[in-house]
Amino acid sequence: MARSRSDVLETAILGLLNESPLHGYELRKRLNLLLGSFRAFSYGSLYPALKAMVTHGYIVGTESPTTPPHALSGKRARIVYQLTAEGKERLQTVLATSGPAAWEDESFDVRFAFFAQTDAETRLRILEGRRSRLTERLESVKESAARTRERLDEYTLELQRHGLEQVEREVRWLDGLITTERDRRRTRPSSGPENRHGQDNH
Amino acid sequence: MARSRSDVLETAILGLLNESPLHGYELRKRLNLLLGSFRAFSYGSLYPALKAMVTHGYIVGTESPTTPPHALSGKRARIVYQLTAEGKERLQTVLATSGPAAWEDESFDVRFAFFAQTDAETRLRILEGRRSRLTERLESVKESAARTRERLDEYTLELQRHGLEQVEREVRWLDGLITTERDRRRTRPSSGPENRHGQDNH
DNA sequence: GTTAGCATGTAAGGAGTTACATGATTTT
DNA sequence: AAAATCATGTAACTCCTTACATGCTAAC
Repeated sequence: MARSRSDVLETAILGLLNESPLHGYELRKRLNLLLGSFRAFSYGSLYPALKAMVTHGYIVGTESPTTPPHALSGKRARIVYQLTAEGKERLQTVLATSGPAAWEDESFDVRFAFFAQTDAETRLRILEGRRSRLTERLESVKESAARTRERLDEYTLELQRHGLEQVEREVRWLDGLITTERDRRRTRPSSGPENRHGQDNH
Repeated sequence: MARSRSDVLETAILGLLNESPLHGYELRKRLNLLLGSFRAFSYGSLYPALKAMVTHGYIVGTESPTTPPHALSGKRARIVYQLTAEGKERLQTVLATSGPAAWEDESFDVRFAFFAQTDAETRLRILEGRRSRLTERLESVKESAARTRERLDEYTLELQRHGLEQVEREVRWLDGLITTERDRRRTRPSSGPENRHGQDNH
């Protein structure tokens, strides 16, 4: 029931390995592309996590004997990981959850990244949960800002204004996605998100 | 030379106490208003930090004997902290630095929040450093995106697109601030930031 | 020939949260 | 009368990074 960063890591590994088997080094690159250079994971987190997941029976590691076709060069043996049946089941369970643990700051991005593997109803619930989480935050910041506006200098105010604007923009982004998901529900039962260019840009 | 979150905490405490003496509980509220509900600090971080700063001689805590005028009610004694001469010196040193440690993700916000207490040249250097840090990140994301665009599903792409847009918007925000700072340098030698409404909104 | 990238791991340590402990006061 | 808020602290624990250890291959 924990919902910290290790869960993010586990989910990301499960999701990526479900797309294709990978070895640790490559996995880390994909991971950090997926999560953004910010909030990247180091090897010191990744390898122990893989180890733990092997113990749990979610994945198995196979020693890949060098690059197969054209090489007799002994490139260091890579350990290619892939999901077990249990791991696939686990992934389905994770992707089916839609509580606060799915839409909080730490986890929302990973969950969104695997929306293609998530069913439509869950997608919608997560997007809506995320949206109300953000508007809730907006409320509380605006409220406490109103109580302390007088004594803040202009730079602090500007920082606050900019922060609010970023969150507001995120809400509008979610609105677009929610609309798209709802539309899709009545028309095409499934496919990716419509490209929403020009809706929050410029 | 460390540049982790504890530095952020120290800087924030120094900056806030320079504005007015405060006790721990109140300090934490201001802190979390300043830094945003996200990246908030808990008491488990704050009180030990205050203790350490007392040891360093940057601050002193005075036991405030209840709310002074109208009360004989024995409200629990609050410990009001204020900067020492050493602490003020320390704050000046911190606010005068403008290396990467000032414009990385973790620290930029705190530094910006105290720009009113920072001299104009340092402000400009930090804003420019931050800007180039972000464009650098933009480059590297775009580059690796170009190398892997084919195999990403639409949701992952949308996430990436949105991430880029957020960073681009941040760069434009910095551009506005930099322009304002430069203008000010030739006209009024000092005051707060001009309000830039309408420049990145809508 | 040396730097950079590929590849896998471990150990130690830092940083911060959660939970606990305690108790008064204000609001509902 | 209960619940929330004020107020200060500590201890244990989790999580993650840094630094280390190892060695191969490709590029400059």
